[in-house]
Parts: sequence; structure tokens; C-alpha cells
Amino acid sequence: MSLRAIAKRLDLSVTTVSRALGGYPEVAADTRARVLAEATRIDYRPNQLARRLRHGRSEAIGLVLPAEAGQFGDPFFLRLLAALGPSLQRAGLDLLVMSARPGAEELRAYRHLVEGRRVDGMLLARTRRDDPRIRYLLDRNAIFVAHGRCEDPRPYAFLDIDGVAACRAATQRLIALGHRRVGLINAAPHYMFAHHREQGWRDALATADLPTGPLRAAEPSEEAGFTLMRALLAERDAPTAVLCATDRLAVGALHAVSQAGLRAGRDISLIGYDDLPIAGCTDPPLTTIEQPIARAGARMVQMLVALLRGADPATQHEIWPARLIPRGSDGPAPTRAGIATTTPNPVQGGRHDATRSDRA
Amino acid sequence: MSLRAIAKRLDLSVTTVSRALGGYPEVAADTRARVLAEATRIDYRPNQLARRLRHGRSEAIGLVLPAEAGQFGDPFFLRLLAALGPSLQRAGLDLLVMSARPGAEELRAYRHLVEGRRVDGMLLARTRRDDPRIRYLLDRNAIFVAHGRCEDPRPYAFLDIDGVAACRAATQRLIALGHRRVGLINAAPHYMFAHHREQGWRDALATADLPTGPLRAAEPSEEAGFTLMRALLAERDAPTAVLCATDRLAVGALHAVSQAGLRAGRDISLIGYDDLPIAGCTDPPLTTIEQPIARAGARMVQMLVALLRGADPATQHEIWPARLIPRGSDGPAPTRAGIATTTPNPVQGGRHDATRSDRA
DNA sequence: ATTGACGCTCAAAACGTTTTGGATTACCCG
DNA sequence: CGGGTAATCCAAAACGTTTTGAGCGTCAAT
Repeated sequence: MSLRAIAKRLDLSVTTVSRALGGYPEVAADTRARVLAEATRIDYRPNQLARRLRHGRSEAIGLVLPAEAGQFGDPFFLRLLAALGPSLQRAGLDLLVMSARPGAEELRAYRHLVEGRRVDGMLLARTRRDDPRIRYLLDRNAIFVAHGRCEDPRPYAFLDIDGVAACRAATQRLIALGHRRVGLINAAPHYMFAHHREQGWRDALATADLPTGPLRAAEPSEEAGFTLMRALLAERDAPTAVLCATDRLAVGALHAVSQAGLRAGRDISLIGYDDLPIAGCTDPPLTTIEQPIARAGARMVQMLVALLRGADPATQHEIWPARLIPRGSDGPAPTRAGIATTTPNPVQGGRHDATRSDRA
Repeated sequence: MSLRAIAKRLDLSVTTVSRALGGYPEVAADTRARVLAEATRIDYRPNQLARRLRHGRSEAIGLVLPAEAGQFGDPFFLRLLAALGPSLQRAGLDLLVMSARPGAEELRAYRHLVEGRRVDGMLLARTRRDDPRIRYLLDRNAIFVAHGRCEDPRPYAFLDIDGVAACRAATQRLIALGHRRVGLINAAPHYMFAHHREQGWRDALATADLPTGPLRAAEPSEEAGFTLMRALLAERDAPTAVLCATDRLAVGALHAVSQAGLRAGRDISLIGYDDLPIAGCTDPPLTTIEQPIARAGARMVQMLVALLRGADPATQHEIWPARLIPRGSDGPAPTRAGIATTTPNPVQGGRHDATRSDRA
């Protein structure tokens, strides 16, 4: 089960065996054939531990999952993981995954991977405006590709989705539908993506000479979306449309809407962001912004491979557009009269009867 | 940045330096102090590649995610990943993650990890009744812990949740609530957990001398739950209660129910399985069965560590109970009269009357 | 016949660590 | 003083691979 075993059996040197298997040209054809035959006979697999030491490379890259209560189970990361698989396999790279809570524990994980030479490079996602992980990696001259940007001025490799443009477009769509009070349920604003999405929303409102609508932010979970939306609806001057920075927030918001006896897409418009699988089968199906996570993951691996081959990080960045997927959760702004008729029927009282009477 | 560097600088041998840092007793106190000082001065970190080769262990374990359309993004695995983190860190193990489609690609991933000596052991989840992964690992004498069982008679280490008991209890609960036609929306039956859950459901019905209700199965996704539930509701003899083998199925089913103009928990009872975060904020909140994924993940790591230390796989298996969490999606079976009162006002009419008249 | 080139092969070094099997002192006790 | 023992330390081997530098025939060109 080692080169030496094959060498001994064929009365060759390990050098020749190594070269025969490695496909080097300076080995005689019949020798190579003999080696190959013996190798398949004993089902030889090179010991990765040995070749890694020899090469000084671990042939692996790392990814640290945020194990935060709010993020816990965010489908984004699982989709990213699944997307990474094939590209990594093609590049011959393994993937080391750790989970850590943002903060000191998170940085320990990065140090563990990078300084223990467990990985040749890192991938990271959900960048933050001031991101200590990127700061650390830049300080150490480590190789990495970020999904999203941060505000560190130094050059680094990243792939980002243009959240500003996407949310500007989504907000403009709502404005075009006649909405004048467009709210935003945002993720925590220290996330760069949340900052961008908010910026797009502000842009569109400012361009249309509309006041910025109500803004709420929290960790992007269903619960948070539910709570924040309920709060928005209870306000005196509730918005007629709300942009949600993630689909998880939007799903929660959708529940708050239906629990309030309102009908999304008619009484109030909702637009999400991510196009999670669940977005297609909510009631009504969620209008949302599609993020090409799978393609992004694949491209990030390509960029990382380029960096490992010596490419300049300053040349490795791309910003991709996102695509709005119109479904049923948004629609024309209700007129004043319209709002009056869509409020719950006082006779029936129950919230779900109201929903039905809306439809009838 | 290596033992030799420290040794050279302090005029010691690498042996002594290694021992000083490793905490071996045969090194003088002041020597050790000097070594430690120098080590921290140059921020020495042992090269993992080297020590792994030397030890013949990779200090890592592997996990292969199913990258199947239906499973894509199943929160189960992300929760498992997050749960594994702390335990693995404590055990000094890294986690290698691959993604592969079930079938040949999946087995290639296992061979890649195991035969390339990239990992010391494997974790696997979502076992199947006839599980080629377990067969492979057993054939190769590889070390692994399974979450769930399979039908291979050979002894192996596993941790399972007692789905039979849980689903029996859930079904009994529905029966006690007066339901006589209790359906099951199951995951694909080649999954062991689906088989178990079905068995619990059958047990309870048989014990209560009730006919087995309608049974449907598919990959456990929201869409599938939606589609199957809609089909069940359209049947002539629709069930008054439906047990769903996973929360994702239940969430889809919930949407089908509300889209049919029915109210879960009153017109029809639904019970899920998993207690996903989303289960708490559906409308109504989902009665479900809690699976202690986090604790299970931690325990599986413990078992794996025991195996790596030489424990006998035959001694490493546990079956844990699951806990039913009553929330709002189930309730008393509607009486004939009761159904009439809870059906929507006939004046309002609508497309779902057909379904309702079946049940009336 | 000598030189050079080519084809094939090998021994040895290297990667950085841990471990084995001494070696060298110093010390104590008889 | 000799012999045993403890306390320190070290050189070298080992893990299994890749790579370096060189060796040795054979053959063609000089």
C-alpha cells in the first residue's frame, strides 16, 4: 500500500515508480505498464498526508459557518456548500468546514485553519462592513475569496451580487405600482449586503422624490421578519409596500400580513431577496430577487484556484447582477377606498374569514 | 517557523524542543522555559501536515452532503454541521465536507475521503434501508458513526431517534383527538427514517383498530408537501388528520390547507417532524416532533472519538426518544355538525367547496 | 576512438514532525 | 572508588511522497 511496496515487488526504485504513476516522460513504456498493473493489482492510492507534506500544500480550502442563533440554519450556506462541491472536486481541493460564533471564536477558527496550514486558502461569505476576518486574512497575506465586499481599502479577491442595483430596481418597481410609502425590513446593518440593499432602496426613493419609508433591521430570520412586520402594520402610517432584505425575513413578514387579516399582493406588497425554494410555494408566492448562489460558488472556486496559482488578488473581483422574479406578493398600491374594503369584515371578526372575503 | 528554527537558535536538538513543547517530563525546567519563550516569540505553530504524516492520522473526519434536488438545502444538515463544530474542536478533529449526489458519485466521495486517508472516520446521516455507504464502510473496515440505522445485519456504530415511537405517539394523539382517518405524507420510503415513521403510524392505527389512512411519499421538500396535501384534500374520502414525516413536508402541506380555504388545527389536523425554526412561526404554529439534532451531533462525535480510540462498534449505539411539541396545527376531529359550522360561509362560495362538501 | 546526447534508472535529500534507543553527565550509596 | 540511578539531552530513524542530481549504458556524430 505504498510506493515502496510496488518498487520492492518489481525490483525498481521508488523514484521510477513515482514517476511512472505520475505520468513523467522519462520512464520506459513497459516499465510504466508493469508499474500500472501492479498499482491497480494492490489498489494503490497515494498517501495524501505524505504528498501534502512534501508539497507544503494541504490541497484544501476552508470555510467557517456562522453558528449564530439568528443565522442558524440559513439556507444560504448550505446552498453555497452544495455548489462548491463539484468545482472543488475538479480542482482537487478538499473543503474544511468549521462553525463558530462571530467574534473571537470566529477568528480563532480562521487562525486554526490558516496558521495550522490546514488549508491553502479560505472562502468567506456574508461579509460585514468592517470585517475582522478580511482584516486578519489581509494582515497575514493569506489567500482567500470573499462573497461580498467590505470597507477595507486594500485590494482582495471578491465576488459580489449587486444588491444596490437589485434593491433599487425592486423599489422602483413598487413605486411604479403606485406605492408611495415603501418600507424596508433589513438585515442587521453591519452586514455589507444589508448596507447595499438599504442603499438601493434609499436611492430609488430619493430619485422618485419620495420620503424614505419606515426602516427596521434585525438578524435575518423568519421570527424577526414576523415581529418587525407586525410592528410596521401596527403603525399609524403603515407602508403599503415593504421590501425585505432576505426571503427568510419576507416569509416571516408574509405570516404577519396574513395573521393581520391582510392579503399580500393586494392590501400590501412584499418583495423578498434570495429566491429560496420556499419562496415559490408560499401563499401567495413571493416576488423576490434571485441570487445565483450556485454559479457564484463555482466562480469563487475558480478565482481561488487562480490565486493559488499566483494571480493578483487585485485582478480577481466581479460584481454580478441579480434578477427580479415577479410572483404574487406584490401588486398595485391600494387606493384609499380599496384599503377600506380590504380591512377585515367587522361582522365576521376572524382574521381568516377576512382573507376569504377579500378574494370573493 | 519550525522546530529546527527554535532548536538552532537555542542550540538545542529538535528532539528536546519537540518534547519541551509537547509537555514531556524529561526536559529541564529552565530549558522548557527558554523553548516556550522562543516559541511564543516567533509565534510557532506545529505544521499539521508533518505531524499528520508522522502519526499516520489525518485528525479529520468526513461528512458527505447529499446534493440532490429534493434535499438541496435541507436545514437538517446545516444544523448538524453547526452542532458538530464545538465537539470536533474539543476533540481536535477537523471536518471535511463534500457534496455528492446519491449513487455512484456519492460512493466516489466516500472512497476519496477514506482511501486517500484524508479522514480518520466518517459521519453519515439520512441512512437508507439498504445503504450502500454503510455497506462500503463496513466492507473496508472503516470507522464511522451513522445517524440512523440501516438493514445491514453487521454491527456498526449509530445514533438514532426513535421515529417509530414518536410517530406512534403522534398518531395516537390524533386518534385520541377523535380522528378516524389519519393520513401520512411520508418521505421517500427508501430512507430508513421514513420507513420507521411509517411503521409508527401503522402501529398506532392497527392498535386502535383503524384502517391505515391514505399514504403518499416523495422527497421531503416543501413543494412535495404542498402537492401531496393538495392531492389528499381533493380525494373523495379525505383524511381529517395528516401526519407529515418532516417539517418541510408539513410546511408545504400547511400552505395547501390554507390555499384550500381550510384552517389547520380546526378543519384538519397536521403534525410535523423535526421542529425546524420555521415551525414556530407558521400560521398556525406547527405541532411537531422535536429531534435533538444538536445533542445528537455532539454525541456522535463522542462515539466517533471512542471508536478512534479502539472501542468496539458493536457497543456504540443509542436510540433516543423524540419529544412531541404541541402547538396549534392539530385539534379535535371535526364532528359532522362541527364541520358544517367551521366551513366557510356558503354565501361566499369559492373553488374549494368541492373539497368541503366531501367531508361534510 | 572520443565526444556528446539520449533514454532510462537510481540513491539520496527533502518536507517537519514524533519516537526510539542511546549517550552524557551528575549524583548518591555502599 | 565503583556501580547504579536519575536527569537531561541528542542523533537518527521513521512516516510516504516528490524532486534533485547523477549514473550508466547505447548510439550517433565527430
